[in-house]
Amino acid sequence: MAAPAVKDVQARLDELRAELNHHLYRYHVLDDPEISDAAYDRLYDELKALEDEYPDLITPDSPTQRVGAPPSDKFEKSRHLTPMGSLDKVTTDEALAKWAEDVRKRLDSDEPVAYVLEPKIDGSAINLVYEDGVFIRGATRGDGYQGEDVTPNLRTISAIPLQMRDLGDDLPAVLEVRGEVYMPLSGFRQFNERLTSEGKATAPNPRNAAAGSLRQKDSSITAARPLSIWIYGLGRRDGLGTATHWETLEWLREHGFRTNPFAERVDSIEDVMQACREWELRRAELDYEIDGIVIKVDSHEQQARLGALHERPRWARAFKWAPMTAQTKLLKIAIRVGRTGALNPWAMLEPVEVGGVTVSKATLHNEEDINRKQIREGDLVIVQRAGDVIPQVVGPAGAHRPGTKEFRMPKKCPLCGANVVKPEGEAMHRCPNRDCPSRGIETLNNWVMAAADIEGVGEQLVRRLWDVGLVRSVPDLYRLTKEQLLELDGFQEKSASNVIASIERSKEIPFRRVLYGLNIPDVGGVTAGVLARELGTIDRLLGATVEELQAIDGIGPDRAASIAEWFEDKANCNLVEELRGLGLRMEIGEEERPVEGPLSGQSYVITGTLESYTREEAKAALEALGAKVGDSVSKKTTGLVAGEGPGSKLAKAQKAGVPVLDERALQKLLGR
DNA sequence: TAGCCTCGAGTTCA
DNA sequence: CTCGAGGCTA
Repeated sequence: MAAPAVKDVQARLDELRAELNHHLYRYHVLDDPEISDAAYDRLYDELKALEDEYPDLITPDSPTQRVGAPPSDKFEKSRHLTPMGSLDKVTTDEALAKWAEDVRKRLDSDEPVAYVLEPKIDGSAINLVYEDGVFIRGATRGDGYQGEDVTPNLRTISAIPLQMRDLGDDLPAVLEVRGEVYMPLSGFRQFNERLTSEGKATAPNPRNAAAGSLRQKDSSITAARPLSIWIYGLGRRDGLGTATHWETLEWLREHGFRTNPFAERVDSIEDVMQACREWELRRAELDYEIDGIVIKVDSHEQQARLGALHERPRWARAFKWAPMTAQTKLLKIAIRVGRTGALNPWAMLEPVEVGGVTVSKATLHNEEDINRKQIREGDLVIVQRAGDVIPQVVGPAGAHRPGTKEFRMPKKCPLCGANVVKPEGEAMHRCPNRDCPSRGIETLNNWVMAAADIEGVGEQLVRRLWDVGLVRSVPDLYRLTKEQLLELDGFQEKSASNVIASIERSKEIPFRRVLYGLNIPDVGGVTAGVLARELGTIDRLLGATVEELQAIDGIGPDRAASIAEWFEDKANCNLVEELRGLGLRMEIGEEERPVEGPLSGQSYVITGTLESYTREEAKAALEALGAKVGDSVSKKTTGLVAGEGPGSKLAKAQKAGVPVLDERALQKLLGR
């Protein structure tokens, strides 16, 4: 068989390249692929095979030429053709209004002003240079005037076109295209899982992961990272005649660039504010992190009249939310011993603003977790408050400070000096001493804060009463007198009476609360409720065998053994008798029996803030109709009641296909 | 035995 | 809220 004419080969190569570029465009830019990944791969493989056979016909903008540049020792500096300015930021509606006012004054007329809003991607800003439609080089933002030339790495990102789409119009001879390279959250999680399984330190956040990936010396490493890009504008634009930013975005999209689909154009600053509020909600659902919204005056002509101040355009602003991550110094890792004897390490931090609140401490879970995250005393660390409220220490911000060393749990309990144990296969270290003061104090804390929920008595007072020796157990609390309180600093007649009265009132708490407050290992609020319902009285519990206990729904061998063992202990039985003598309830009351109602067998979860109920009221109302109200969403959940500012549960419910009820639907459900 | 689901435990700030 | 682990079920 005769070899095909070179002319035919060239034609097929052109065809394949055009087709592959078309499919990349459908996939990345339009988010609407026409063919399967496998079909794409077949085309790609054909092109690769043909190019292998005719290496002379390989062009640098061929889809196969994304990886292959030899690793380089260092990055060359690359000067941007036009500077990459930075944006002034605003954080409030008032500041937005002030800016709009300034824009209006400078334009010196009543002409309408339109704004374009785009998400501000938290990634790595880059500048791409195209000559006659071909990608020539790309660089990081650097100082705004020159950055590092990372062209080989950028070429590996398939969302960056090596060749602009040719629509038959005249492409500018030189074009600077600007965008933000980022790592999608899904890819970031996988990336970190891989690092963890390889025993390497994880990346603290997607932005660092993206920036680090771009600065790899070996572009084949970058190629393996899940990077993408959103394009948001132009630098040098040689005669490109779009009149507005909005048109420019459209032009970019048509010519093969991935512009963000959520960009929007509005006609007033009030609409801008409204959109910013909406974005705050949408933000959580995106597969990439954004740290704000970029707002630009749409008209190029108006932009030109407004000009810039110190490379910062007067026609654009970055609306930023309070940052959800911050860096601060980890002063010390302190240990707190819990009511079960578990040693809990927590971080004492130099106070820092995160997400609008000042954070000074954060839990660190356990020794293994601390060292896996490479967290060390004395280091600068990254603190985050992501979707949730509770701050976490994510990891070190850069390299360790000299002199820092790996964290080791103390060998002895910091409170009682007993030797600390760590059972095989368990994550937590424990103080085995049952008489360790930590257990007493924390049991009391749990009683006043959770089990009995005594108003006016908190951790501080418990600590004081413990320290002066007045209260060393729950029964002691009920023997406390007003006279004793009055002897303490800061207690007046009135406050002392209030405290005593509310302690007295707490004797009325239901049986299951008493059970919960006894601090039986593996028995929390729910299991205590189950025990109360199934057995009814403390005496039946005292006499129950492991077999009887295990027969109860929700109680398996571990919990049954734990309960039986607890009631075998003489000291525990004495505690029960003492409490009984003091008048606490030792049997189930009428109100604790399960309710039968129209919602029996259904389960609901509540998230966010409701307008006409507190969470507690909504819970009580649902339970009064026989429904169960839990706090985690699963496939079995009947419905999620979502108020304002829903948390991560909303996403989970949507993923699990659980119906979401708004407040109106809840009202209807409750028949109100 | 795996894979859900649910529970327990410890947790932050204003 | 999140993690880890106990309990239940397919």
